[in-house]
Amino acid sequence: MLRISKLTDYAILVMVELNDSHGEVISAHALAAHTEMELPTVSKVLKLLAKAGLVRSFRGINGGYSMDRPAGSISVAEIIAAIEGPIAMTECSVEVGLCSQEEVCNLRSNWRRISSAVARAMEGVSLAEMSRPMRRPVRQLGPELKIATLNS
Amino acid sequence: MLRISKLTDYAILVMVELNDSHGEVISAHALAAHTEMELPTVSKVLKLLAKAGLVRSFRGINGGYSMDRPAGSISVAEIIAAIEGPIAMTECSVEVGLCSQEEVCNLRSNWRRISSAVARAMEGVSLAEMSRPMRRPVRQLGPELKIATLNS
DNA sequence: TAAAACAGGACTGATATGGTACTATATTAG
DNA sequence: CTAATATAGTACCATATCAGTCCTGTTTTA
Repeated sequence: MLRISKLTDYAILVMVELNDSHGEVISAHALAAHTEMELPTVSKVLKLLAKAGLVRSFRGINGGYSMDRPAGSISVAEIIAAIEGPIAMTECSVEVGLCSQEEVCNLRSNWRRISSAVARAMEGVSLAEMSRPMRRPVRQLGPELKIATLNS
Repeated sequence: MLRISKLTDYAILVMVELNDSHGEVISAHALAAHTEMELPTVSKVLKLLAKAGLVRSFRGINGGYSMDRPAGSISVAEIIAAIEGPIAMTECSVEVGLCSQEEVCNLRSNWRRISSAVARAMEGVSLAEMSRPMRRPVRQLGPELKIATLNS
């Protein structure tokens, strides 16, 4: 199904929630309550997000997390990458030497292209856009989406 | 990492191999030999591809598989879908009622959009393009790739 | 100094995946 | 007509990955 992991899904939820209170510091505890998820799970996600620099963490009493970048400048791709690592469809798209078939298989460059096309698709959607529900009926993606032809 | 499954990767390899002998019927055994993969694995993949209508199967002595559509008309997206099912990033992108958080979460429509953008990215690459190695150095995907803005 | 909150890592159970095997059915050569 | 060959369908198991939890240590402040 080519899906993101649940943890990544949670991460988006948490970021959306965090974004609702602009710049405020919120504890993992409070975030867990708001999102109706378990504290340990929320904590795990927040640690990963903090490590990736998507949220700022504050220790001690009254500590917690806050966003220090505007939601419009954070893409869905970044959040996914923070939790799952680089967006790549195959091992060989990440770096050379990971796949044993590399000598025989000449698909590597093609996969890299597809991966980066997919990454681009998700870089085009910001957290700000995820934050508000879509009010109007979904309009089909139009011909704006094109992929450069391979081998060109 | 947002990756496709190994089985899907195999499927592409097998399709590329099958495409090399235009229209000829090749047994799973022969395909396994050419791709240096195990017969049971190749068989499994071929069965899925046959069920999806991407290859034609022939039983009995001299049986095997053949492509009956030109490689240019088969997209990577189709092959992925044949093995993994619909291309969707989250449960809720597939259909209503799969996710317990559906009432609380208003991300569904956004996820559907992202999923279809990703799908489109892969629909744009044909098996024919995957079949030949890229000879010239990879040119970066240019600004041809755009995504319609959400909420628009 | 004690309480609150994050950091980091380890551990476990569940789930999904990859890979294999077995039985049934179809086809055709002889 | 029969035997050989090849796919169809299904079931199975081992393993890897993931989700979720917990524990210990560190930082901060009331």
